[in-house]
This record gives sequence, structure tokens and C-alpha cells, in this order.
Amino acid sequence: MRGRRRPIAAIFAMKTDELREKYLEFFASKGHRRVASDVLVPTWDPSVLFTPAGMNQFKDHFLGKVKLEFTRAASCQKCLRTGDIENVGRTAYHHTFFEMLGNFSFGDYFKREAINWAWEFLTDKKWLGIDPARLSATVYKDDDEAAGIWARDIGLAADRIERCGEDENFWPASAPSQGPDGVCGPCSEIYFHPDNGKSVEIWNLVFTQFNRVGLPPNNLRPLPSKNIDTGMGLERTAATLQGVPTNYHIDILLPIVLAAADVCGVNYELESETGRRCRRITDHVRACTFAVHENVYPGANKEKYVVKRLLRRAVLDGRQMGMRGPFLYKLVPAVVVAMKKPYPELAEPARRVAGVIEKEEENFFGTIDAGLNRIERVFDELRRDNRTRVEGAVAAELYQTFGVPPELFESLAAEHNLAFDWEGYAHAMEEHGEASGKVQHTVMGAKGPIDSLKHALHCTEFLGYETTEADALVKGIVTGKPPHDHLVDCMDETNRSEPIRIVLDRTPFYGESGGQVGDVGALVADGVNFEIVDTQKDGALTIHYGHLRQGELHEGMKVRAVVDRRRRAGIRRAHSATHILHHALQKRLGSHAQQQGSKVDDDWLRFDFTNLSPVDGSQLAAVSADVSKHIAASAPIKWQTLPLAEARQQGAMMLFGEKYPDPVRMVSMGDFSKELCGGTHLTNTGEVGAFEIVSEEGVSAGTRRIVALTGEKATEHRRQIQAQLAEAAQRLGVHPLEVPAAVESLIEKRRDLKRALEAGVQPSPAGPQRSPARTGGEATPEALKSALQEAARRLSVAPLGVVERIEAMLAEAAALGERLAQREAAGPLSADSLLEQAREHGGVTVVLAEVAGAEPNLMRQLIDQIRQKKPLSAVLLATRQGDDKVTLVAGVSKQLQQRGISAGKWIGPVAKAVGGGGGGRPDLAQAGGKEPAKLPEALQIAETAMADMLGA
RNA sequence: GGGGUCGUAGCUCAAUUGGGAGAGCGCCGGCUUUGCAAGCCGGAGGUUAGGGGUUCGAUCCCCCUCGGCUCCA
Repeated sequence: MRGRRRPIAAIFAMKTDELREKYLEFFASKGHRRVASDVLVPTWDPSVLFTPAGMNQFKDHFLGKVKLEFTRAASCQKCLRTGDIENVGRTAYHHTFFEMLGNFSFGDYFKREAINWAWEFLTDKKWLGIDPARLSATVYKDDDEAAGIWARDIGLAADRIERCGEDENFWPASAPSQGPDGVCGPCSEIYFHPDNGKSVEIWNLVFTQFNRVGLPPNNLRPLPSKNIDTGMGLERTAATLQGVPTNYHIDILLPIVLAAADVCGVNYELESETGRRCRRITDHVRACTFAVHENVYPGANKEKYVVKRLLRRAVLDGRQMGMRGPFLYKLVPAVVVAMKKPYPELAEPARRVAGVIEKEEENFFGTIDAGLNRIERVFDELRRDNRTRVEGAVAAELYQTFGVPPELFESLAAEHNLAFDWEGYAHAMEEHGEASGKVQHTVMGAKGPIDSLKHALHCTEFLGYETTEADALVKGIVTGKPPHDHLVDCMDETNRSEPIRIVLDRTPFYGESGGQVGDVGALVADGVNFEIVDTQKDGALTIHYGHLRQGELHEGMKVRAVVDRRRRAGIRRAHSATHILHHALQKRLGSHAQQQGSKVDDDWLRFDFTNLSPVDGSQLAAVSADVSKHIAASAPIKWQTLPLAEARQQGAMMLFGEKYPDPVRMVSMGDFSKELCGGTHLTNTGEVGAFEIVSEEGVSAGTRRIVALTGEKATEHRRQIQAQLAEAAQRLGVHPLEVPAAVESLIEKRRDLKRALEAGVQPSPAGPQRSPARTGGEATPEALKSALQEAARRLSVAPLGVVERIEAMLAEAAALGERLAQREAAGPLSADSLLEQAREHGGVTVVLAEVAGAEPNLMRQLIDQIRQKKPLSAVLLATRQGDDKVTLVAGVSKQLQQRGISAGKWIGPVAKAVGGGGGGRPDLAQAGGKEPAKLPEALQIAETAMADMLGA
């Protein structure tokens, strides 16, 4: 089968960068356009999360959808696949992130050139110079054309051309019999046979020549324009040329592997668990470096989830090699160095990328121990019960609570030979979804009255950009709730509790979309008033929800549609402010701070954006100041409708994962903001009036939320804050800007009093009076706001709860002071003074006393002192708190305990006498009751009880 | 919007049906040492995130608020 053998070392070791360059150079010499790698995360392509292959960026070229500027192309494409993730690190060739060399023909050359060039590139001394005797090829079983080229053009012996079935040599695999319909074709694979070890497929030539239509037979129709799509794994081919046993030992990957070993403090070996871990870490950190570089942060869904999973997987590997804190981020520089030749752009944001990775590592390290503990317990239980399968519900709980990805759990389970219950997992997650208030989805395919309206009308003309009032015709009236809803010709029942839905031919009402809430208002006609409480969109139809207040409404009648203009103005202020805020966030936090969702209401907005950690006060203040500055600048706001491509070219901000119609509506503000947006806006930023951030909080992993107010509401909020602060200042008797300091000393004062009560000492003298110097300078609104926030933070309350909390603390401090005074009045309290009242029972010192104004802690200390002085003693102290509460503490010395006397048993009947109960340990017990009046009686009981116990 | 989980000394974490808030590291002081590292002895440092409830008694059980993490939508 194989020809002459040559030692593998004879194949000169070609560097990976050199191989990549030679490939592109070779195909350039064959008339190919060198095309740069497309992004790893093609947001323009909704059908994939990550670029899976070199041909991805040429989809439209293959389908003839774009004008071709060239018909031959060659590229080296960065790719990411997670299908075989479990094998990463374990096998020689699996990666998630890898590079794919490829040459493409769009209706240009076909099989003959593809095969001949592949052979030339592989074997010619000028290029790779691989010994032809080490190569073989496979073709699809029916592909005589390809087989013929291999045999005649190349001169490959018949025993080195293998014919394989559609599962091996067709693309997509098994397409002829199983589909999918569409473009497909046979392929031919080139194998390399090393001296020792398995043969390896290094190049796949795909000949797309058919359009599949339905089931066989005769379902493969020849395409008028035939294409070539080839793929050669860069790492795999490099490993072949360099004669190393795994892709991870090639020149660009081994340094990362060794860096991983170094950072984790282990010795790298090929055949070991740590070796596998280091390779997995290498792959995952390389993948994530690229993904984060493209602004895909670890998160809960889609590509973000993939990044998170990869990072967490690598963190787990590190953790199992003994790491207790972030380490992956330290490998980012190694990745940048290894990949800088083809991807120099990686270097610039390397610090940001490392920061993102470190943050995610920190998060997971924060929960991983709790998670692993739980997992260990689960495994123990399963072993004990001799079971072999991990419950899906447990995995779901673990994911929901500690963020342990189920895939990770699964592979941990596999290490213990336990199966994983994916079905149960899905079920549990579904239940979680329902428990989390997911609305039950409507039955698919059910046709309601709205659908028939849609069929007849297609769309509602929207007039709301130009006006808030217009004449329109009633096209449909729908009553009832789905699925019991129906069209009616006429409606005259007023004030029905359930909303009625109205469809018009044209409307100024904005239906809820793009985060902007629907309009409210009214439909009026002679003697008719229909109040609209909400407006929604259903496809291109606008649905007005509301109640008939007067008159009757019938189909075809003309009405005046009037939007609540005051509310609409508030919505416009909030919406324009949202764009300004978006811009300010990107400026202050970085370009990663992209919108994740928003809600725009009447002078109220909620904005979610990507950011890994909380936005601190100064950043928030800077953002707020930026927004205010743009408002003060009164920049013009304009909108226009233009082709999507043109908007993109003008640099309009495209929201991640959003699908935009083409043409699009672009809203621009001054020269600082361009966003695609269908909402209603102001004509000038100055009209926002005022802007106030109300809160900043976490909403899910990596996403923060800001709630803000505009216009009147912002002004009112500012007023409330200032009033709250002024009120607090008045209670504390200080200037508003001194409130945080005054709060601090109030907290301190209370602590001193409490400590003095518990320790039985004098409170520390009131410290030097607060210096009248103010914390800030001028009492600007910003300074006042941050003073209130600071006070709120120290008091652990919401800003508007500051006054209430201060009042409560002042009252408490007063009460503590009073109690302290009460104790002072009762005279000196010490172990010695108590011992003076002691009695003797057969050599045992028994102390029974009421101690005024003493805390339980102080009573315990006194008991300890007495026990130290008298090795044979029993002490029971009591105190009244208010007129309805008694606290008792009893202690028995060690020597007495040895005689079987227990404080816990002693205190029981005493507590009962004052209407309570209690208990504790043999040496010390605590109890209480509700009838202070019976205290003398109770102390009497204590004495007889002790006498009994001693006598017994 | 909703579910879960966590919040204890400067840091990392303990605290056995609810019964006296601890350890290690760090910090301060003393001793030992030529000095350093280390060692020995001692000490300071806590509103157990905040508030309310149940209880004689709450770090622990229940509710609310604040904050972190996390998941669903």
C-alpha cells in the first residue's frame, strides 16, 4: 500500500506561520484573491453562532446572491466548533478554536484544477514537498470524474484511491438520502500516512455540483454553476509537517501549553491527566481570547454561553490541578504572541480581554467550591445507593445556583462512570422557567380573528412620526380573549372590563416595539369615545387595546385617533435620553458597554448593557454628567430611512443579535450618536430637560441595568432627594453635606453605648465634636445626591429611607442611654458586691440577685468572675427589661457540675415562675419570662431548688 | 419581571434540635536573635449586611430591604 519509507524527520519542520503564508501565496499564484479571515462571531449571519468553516463568509458568493468581484478566493479562517468539545485535549486533533485554510471557486474552476493544485501544493519541493508516497485520496463512490483525475492526472495508483459512501465523502454528510435539500456535492479527501501511528485526513476538497430536491432516486439536479470549497486544517497539517504527536505540540501551540503548565505549577507530560488539562486550557483560552476580542463576553445565552462554558471548563481543569484563583487571564499574552503574525489586532485590546477573562474566573472561583462540594455529596449518595445516573434535576439546581454548566457536570459524572440525565435536566429547566413566571406560549398555528384581519389588511400605516392625531377608518373590532375571541361588526357595550381590540387602516399610535411602550389616547367621533389604554403590534398590524366609554363603534366608521400627547412627549424624552445614555456609557466604560435591552416609558427608562462589574459611583457620575452635557448642548436630532448597508457604512450602531429590516431608520444626534431605531424621538437633545439616574444594579451575569428619569420626573426626583437630605440634616443638626459624617458618628455613638451596656463600663467620652468642615465643596445637586447616597450606603437603606432610619437610630440611642443611666443609678455592680449577698449551702456559695440595667452578656461576665473566685459556687442573676420582660442567667462552677448539678436544670423551674422557659448547657443557662413582678418569688424558688439539689 | 443562593474580624473561612461568636493568615506590642527569616508570649480588631417577626433566648427559623453571584423570560 505504501511506497518507500523515509524517516519522518526528513520532512523539514515548517513553522505554522510559514505554512499559512505559503498556502495563501500558492493560491494567489493560481489567480486567487487573498481574502482576510472573517470574524469569529459573524453577527451578520443569524444561522450560526460562530464561524464554523472557511466557506462561511462566501455563502452569498456560492448562492450567487452578490455581485462577484472575483471568482477565485483563498483564505485562512479562524473557526470555532463545539460539537466535539469532550474530545478536546484527549485526542491529537480536536480543537474548539482552529484555523482553516481554504481555496474557493465560485463557478470558476472545478475538480480538475482543485485536485491538481492540491497535489502540487502538497508535493512540490517549492511548497510543502511532502513525499507523494505518504499520500492517498478518497472519492465518493459514484464520482468517476474525481477518481479519474486522481488516477490519470496525478498518477495515483488504484490501491491508493479509495471510494467511500455518502456518509464519508459527501457534503453535507449523507445528503443524497437524508438531506437537507439544497446545494451539495461529493468530496475528495487527502490523507497523510505517517511512519508510525494512524493516517490523518489533512485536506477535504468539496465539489458542490448538485441541488438536492426531495427523496431519491433522481433527486440530485446538476447546478448550472459549480463551485469548489476546500478545507485544510492548519494545526493538523502543521503537526504533520512538524512530525509531532499532537496538534498541541506545534510551534504556535506548545508555548501556550507550557505556559499553562507553568501558571498551574505542574510538569507538562503528553500522556497524563495534567497533560490533557493543559491542552484543554490551551484550546479554551485561545478560543476565548478571540471571542472576547470580538466583544463576545461570557454570558447566559448563545455564543456568550459558549464562551462562559469554555472558560468555566478551563477553570475547572485548573482548579483540579490545585488552582484557587484566576489564572487563565495570565495566558492571554502567550496567546497574543502565538497568534500575532496573522492577527496583530489581538495585541491592542489584550488587557481588556485578560480583564474580562479574569473577572469571569473570579466569579466562577467564587461558586465553584460550593458547587463541587454539592457534586461530591451527590456522587457519594449515588455510590451508596448503587445508582449509575445523575439526576437532571440536580444538574439544573447546580446550574441555577452556582452557574456550573451542565456539560461540565456531565463530564465530571463521566469521570465517575455515571450517566447524565439530559432529559431530566431539560425538564427541570423547563419547570424553572415556569416557576420564574414564563408566560405560556400561545398555540402555534391557531388562527384567530387578528390573523384574518392581517390577511385582508396586511399592514397598518403608521403616522406617528409626523403627528399624534389623524383621521382613520375602523377596519376591525375584536372582542373576547383568545382563543375565544371574535370579530364583531358593531360594539355598543360601554365600560366592559375586558379590553376590546381595534384595528385601523392608519394610525398615529405607536405599537410597543424596540423597547418603547405603546401609546395611549382615544378614538373619537360624534358622540363616540373609545379610550385606548395600550397599543401593541402584531406583525405589521397595530392593535389598539381599550374600552368603549361612550356611543357605539362599528366597522368602516371614520374616527379621529388622538394620542395622549403629554405622555408621548415623555416617551420621546426618555427614548432620546436612552440613546445619549448609550453613547455616554460606551465612552466612559468602553465599547463593550453595548445595549442588551431597554424599556422606554413616560419620562422613565430602563437600560441594560454589557458590563462585568458594578459601575462605581464616580463612573456613574461621569456618565450622568456626560448625558447632562449633551442635553445642555441642544444638539439637533434627525432621522432618515436608508439602505442597511449605507447605515452600516456610516457607522450606525447595530445592536447585537438584532434583525433589522432593509431599508432601516437611522436616528442621529448631533455628531455623536447614530443608532438604528424605530422609536419616536425629540428634535433636539435639549428637550430632554433633566436627566437623573435612579439606580444601577446587576440583572444577570455580565449585564448591568440603569434606571433613569427624564423631564419633570427627573426634576421631581432631584427635589425629593434634596428634601430627604435636608430633612436628615435637620434631624442631625448639621449642614446637608455633613450628613454622611454625622450618620457615621451616630452609628459610632450607638455602638459605644451598646458596648458599655454589655461590658458594664462607662461609655467612652463623646469624641471631639465633628469638625464643621464640610466633606465636599459647594452644595451642587450632584454633591447633595452623592451625600445622600453615601449616607444611605452607611445605613444600608435605600436613599429615600435615610430619614426614617436616622429617626430609629436616634430613638434607639436615647433608649440605650436611659438604660445605662438606670444601671448607674442602681449603684456599683461587681462580683465582690454580689458575693457580699451570697449564702452558703453546705460549703457551696450560692448567689441569687437582681441586677438592674444589666445585659445578658454582662451577667455572664459577672458569673464567670464569681466562679473564678469561688470554685464551689452557683450563681443566678436576673434583670428586668421594661415592665413585661425578665432575663435570667445561671451558672454553675466546674467542681459543682462534677457533683451532678446542672445550670440548665436549675433555671427551668425559676423561669417557669416568671412565666417563661429556657435552658442551656450544664455550666451556663439562659432563660426569660414575662412577669417581672414575680421575680422575688422566683429567686426564692431558685434558692430552694439549689438547696434540694445540693441536699440530694 | 421572576426563581435559587450567598453576605460572620483587614483577608480566607468555622460555629454539632436555636443556648457564652471562633480559627488561620494579616496587624500592633513584648520576649528570643548580631541582623533577617523564623519562634514564643500577649493584644487590638465584630451593630454576624440592615430592618422586622417567632422565641425566655436568633449567626441559625420566617418576612422585607440593600448588595454580590446565578439561572429563567
